[in-house]
Amino acid sequence: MRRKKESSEIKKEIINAARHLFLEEGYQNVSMRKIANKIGYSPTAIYIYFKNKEEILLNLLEEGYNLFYDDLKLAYDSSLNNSYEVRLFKMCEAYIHFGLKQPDYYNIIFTMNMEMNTLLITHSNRYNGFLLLNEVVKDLIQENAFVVNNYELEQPDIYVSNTIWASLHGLTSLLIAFPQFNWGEQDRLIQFHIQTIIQGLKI
Amino acid sequence: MRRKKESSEIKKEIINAARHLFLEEGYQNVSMRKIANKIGYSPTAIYIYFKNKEEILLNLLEEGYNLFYDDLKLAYDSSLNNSYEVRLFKMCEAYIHFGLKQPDYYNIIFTMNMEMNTLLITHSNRYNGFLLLNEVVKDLIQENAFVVNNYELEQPDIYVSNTIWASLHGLTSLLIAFPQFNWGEQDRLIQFHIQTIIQGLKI
DNA sequence: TTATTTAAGTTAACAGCGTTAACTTAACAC
DNA sequence: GTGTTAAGTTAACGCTGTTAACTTAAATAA
Repeated sequence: MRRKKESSEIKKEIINAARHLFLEEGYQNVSMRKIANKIGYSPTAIYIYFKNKEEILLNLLEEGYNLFYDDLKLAYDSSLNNSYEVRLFKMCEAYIHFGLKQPDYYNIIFTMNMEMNTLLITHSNRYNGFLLLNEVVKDLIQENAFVVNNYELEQPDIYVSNTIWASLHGLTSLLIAFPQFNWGEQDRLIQFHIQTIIQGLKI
Repeated sequence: MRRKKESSEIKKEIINAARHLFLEEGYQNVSMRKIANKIGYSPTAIYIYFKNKEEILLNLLEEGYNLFYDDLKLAYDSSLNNSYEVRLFKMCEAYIHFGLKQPDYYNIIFTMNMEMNTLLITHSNRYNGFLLLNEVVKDLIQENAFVVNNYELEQPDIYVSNTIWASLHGLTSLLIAFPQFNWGEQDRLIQFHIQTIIQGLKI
């Protein structure tokens, strides 16, 4: 029995159902049958619209990228009147808070390692939160706020933004994975952490 | 047909087979049937020695902890004649290198989040690499190398060691998960990263 | 209008999974 | 020799992702 809905509409239905289930129960614990049941189709119908289960996840991955970008862009825009350093600080805060607010999206993007993910991070140049971070880093290097010359690096901005990214990812992923751990006061730790990185780059 | 082997010996056989398979193909891609096949038993025989698949992983988790501790202890001991700061640097290096040398063990410990894992990290006080890192941090705070007083924190050592751990974990896990990414020159990045954190804590 | 093609969705099935229950068999104690 | 216990087996349950074969309804062509 063919439905009257458009193909793209059903695709959306599938993604919506999958998002709810994935974010609620985790990717591994959601079966195609569960998704199909939620939208009132047979399990195999999904394969008309998606190659396999991972391709559904890939759509959510892109969604996650956009949400991530939105949060970083907001921090970027709302600090147009501030110094580059304050802007960087606010973007770092936005990064960590995104992870804490959307832990499942965060895990999809940064801790579930799929083959295509690297490509997306590296090459997708629209709506890329990384490039936004990178811009601020370049600004800071250009005005000599970060003294990276001592290291005689060929592309210092790469090392700076990678070290920032790594530090942010470290704290974010650990706060998500081990919430029970003795982190001290979480907000203070986040402030301390970001302050430490930026200070370390300044000298 | 009962075997003449001791119960503990078969347990070891299972763990050995599981380790090889897990580290080669990843936990999710190894089935009980594969493990059983490798040691020449029926799949259900494993359940005599282990409650379930996760309990086998838990044994490897402990193995991983010990290997991790060994590497950090070695860095600690081999820097007895150096300053605390150099010691911290070498231990940070040892941390990251452990992750790169044993990515699967590293993932079992720090990125596969199991419920029991947090408990292990926090409470097991023997052979705990964290406590070793924490000691050096305390030494550095005590000799005022780290100026943490500005922050008016109740337990500054917790914030310092957590920020160090988070930064190290961030770089390590990202290098493992996205080897294709444009990291620059990996060894230089590692040096730069550690230097940045330590410098950031000093001021 | 009728016939044919095409797309959408179904059912049945495959091969695999972790795990349990029921059964067999070998080793040991009395 | 008998009874007991532990070690290991086979069969099976209820899942999983995915494929192949089939149905059915809509769109198109004659």
